[in-house]
Amino acid sequence: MNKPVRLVDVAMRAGVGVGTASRVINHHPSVKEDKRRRVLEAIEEMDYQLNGIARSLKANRTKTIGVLIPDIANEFYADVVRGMEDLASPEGYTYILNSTDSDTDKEKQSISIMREKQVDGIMMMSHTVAPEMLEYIQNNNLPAVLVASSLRHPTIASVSINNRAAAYDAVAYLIALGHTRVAMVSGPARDQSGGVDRLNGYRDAMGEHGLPVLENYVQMGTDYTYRTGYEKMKRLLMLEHPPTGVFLAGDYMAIGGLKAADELGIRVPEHVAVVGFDNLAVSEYYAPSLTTVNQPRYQMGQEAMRLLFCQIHGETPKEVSVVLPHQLLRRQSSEKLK
Amino acid sequence: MNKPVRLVDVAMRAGVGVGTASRVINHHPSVKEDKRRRVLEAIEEMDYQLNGIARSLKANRTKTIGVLIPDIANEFYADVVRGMEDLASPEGYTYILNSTDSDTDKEKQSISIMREKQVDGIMMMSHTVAPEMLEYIQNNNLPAVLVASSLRHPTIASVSINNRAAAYDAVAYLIALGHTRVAMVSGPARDQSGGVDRLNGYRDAMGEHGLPVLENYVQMGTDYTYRTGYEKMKRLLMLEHPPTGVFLAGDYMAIGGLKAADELGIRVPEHVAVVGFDNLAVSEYYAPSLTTVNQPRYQMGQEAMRLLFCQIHGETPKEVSVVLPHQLLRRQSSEKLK
DNA sequence: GCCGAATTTGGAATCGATTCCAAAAGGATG
DNA sequence: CATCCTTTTGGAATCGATTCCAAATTCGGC
Repeated sequence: MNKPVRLVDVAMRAGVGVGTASRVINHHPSVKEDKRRRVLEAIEEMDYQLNGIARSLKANRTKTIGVLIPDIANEFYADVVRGMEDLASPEGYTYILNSTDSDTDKEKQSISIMREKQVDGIMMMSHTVAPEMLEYIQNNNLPAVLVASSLRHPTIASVSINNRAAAYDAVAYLIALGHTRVAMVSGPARDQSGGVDRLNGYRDAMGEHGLPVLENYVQMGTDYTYRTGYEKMKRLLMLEHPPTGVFLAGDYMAIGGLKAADELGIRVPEHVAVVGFDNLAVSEYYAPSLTTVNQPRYQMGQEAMRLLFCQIHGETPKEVSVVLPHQLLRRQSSEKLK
Repeated sequence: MNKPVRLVDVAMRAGVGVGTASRVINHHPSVKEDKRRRVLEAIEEMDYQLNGIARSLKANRTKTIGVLIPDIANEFYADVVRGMEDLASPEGYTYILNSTDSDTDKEKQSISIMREKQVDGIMMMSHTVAPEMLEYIQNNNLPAVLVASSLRHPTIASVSINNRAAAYDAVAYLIALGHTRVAMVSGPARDQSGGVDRLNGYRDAMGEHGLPVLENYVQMGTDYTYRTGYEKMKRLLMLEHPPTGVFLAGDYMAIGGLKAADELGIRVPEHVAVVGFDNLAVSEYYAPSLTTVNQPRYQMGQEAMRLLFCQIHGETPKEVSVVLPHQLLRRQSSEKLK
């Protein structure tokens, strides 16, 4: 195991001072051409690899972003992260990822570790952002962005869609198709990642069209999984007076719902129309394809990174909260009633 | 913007030397109880946050793993990463992730950045691992593990399943169901993540059962996406003599295939039986549910991390290559022929 | 060829935690 | 209470790149 080559070693070999060698690798203009070449040659010959840790210590920045995420194995969040990455990589930034399962304790621990590793900024995604987290971010003056959260904070930046309006659109569409018995499978009761807003959007649409929101037509899930959608949908379809249209607050749930209908021999969209939320890739390929609300998650990631960069570079961004447009995608699972 | 609290500041406040303060936070036994308490109090009072960068510089380790991955938005890889993370986090390790799209240039760049950031080890996932990468890893004596790769290297560790045997099982199963016209949609021609092995497994099974491998019954995809599966499946089903059983080398493709059959009005499994590979979560919830080969990807991630830790700690692992068991899951898409 | 200004250069000090070494304190023993 | 041994402690040196300062060099103009 041979000692790693340091910049002093390079400088010595090139016959210059460390300062000069440092200036060369940092593209500082005031280095004469011949010395520059000698240093670059030495770097080549010695296979020098800069030590980013030492650089970070002196520069007091790491070019690393900390990303808190409920679960990396969830397509929604993974796409957001990919959007962040594709913007951050060209700038030389990397990121540390942590799956927190939206658990506040894990989130606190993650943030603590990220601070210890001196990340330059933090991306927060969570179903429930604890107030202490926001306080912590504010107190420590940490560059941070809340992503896909419906939380609004006077100073902490956030990126999301208008979940309430999006849900409204989905339900209004079902109503426009002629459905009056419209049910909903929602996410957890106090979900801050848009779940509550979606439920309100459903209520808005029903109310505005003079339709009653029946007690047992609102099924609250404990999460957004296939299984939950499957179970809640079965419950709805086995009611004495089942709904003819169902809005599920997430595509994983909606697909679980389609599966449930299939098992019960209930045809979609002939017997029941189904609308999801998120527009996951599989939704287009399910049979029947799933009508759903698109969340531009890749762009959400990019927009969030843009906001974070603004904070890191000390610029004031144009706005604190960015709301991106959603889009209702009409597919087979909700075709017009005859 | 107030100056961050340093360990010297804490030591001064506690009325001890830096050495002692350092020993306290590192749980070194030889510190008298009263001084320890004074230091801990000072830490509390001053809200001291250790600077991990400085520690890493001195200790020459960062407790950070570099993870190269084709695409984080792919459920397969995301699950592997989750397995890694769940093992690494409790040990205080974090990871830097990089989506490379299996592009050798991006991979080289990523590894270079990761080295600069002084990662303690590298996880490599890629459809095509360039020989230079392996050389680089070997030359620099980098702790590294190849994950979900069929490459075998005398010294570089790897974790995977036996793709050839797994594909054999899938195809042999179709044959046992009575199918003789069995086609395959494979991955890219020189895929090293198991794709070639799966094609060979198909050939093995056909050959061993005396069945011919027809030219146009082997469709090579350029990737493993829904779209590719959809297109290749359509091509197969529109042949003059279409197959009655199709094995697709990935679940994304298989679901695209199911969609294609649905659009053509061809019923699964009545008219054509379909078997996939990977066992993605959606496969169970598709209608019909997809028969597939399970790859224990979460465990693959954990096993890989175990191997990497061995290298990092300088222990010699029991074996260089770990092959985990696969499992054929029989579901609706391949029910028995009447 | 000389002067002052502008450009280049070398090297010491710095970032913050760790660790080694020597010194100080504590404890046991006769 | 002197001696020796162990435990505890403070502080200087270290990790490797950057940056600031002062010294050295270059250059233009006359």
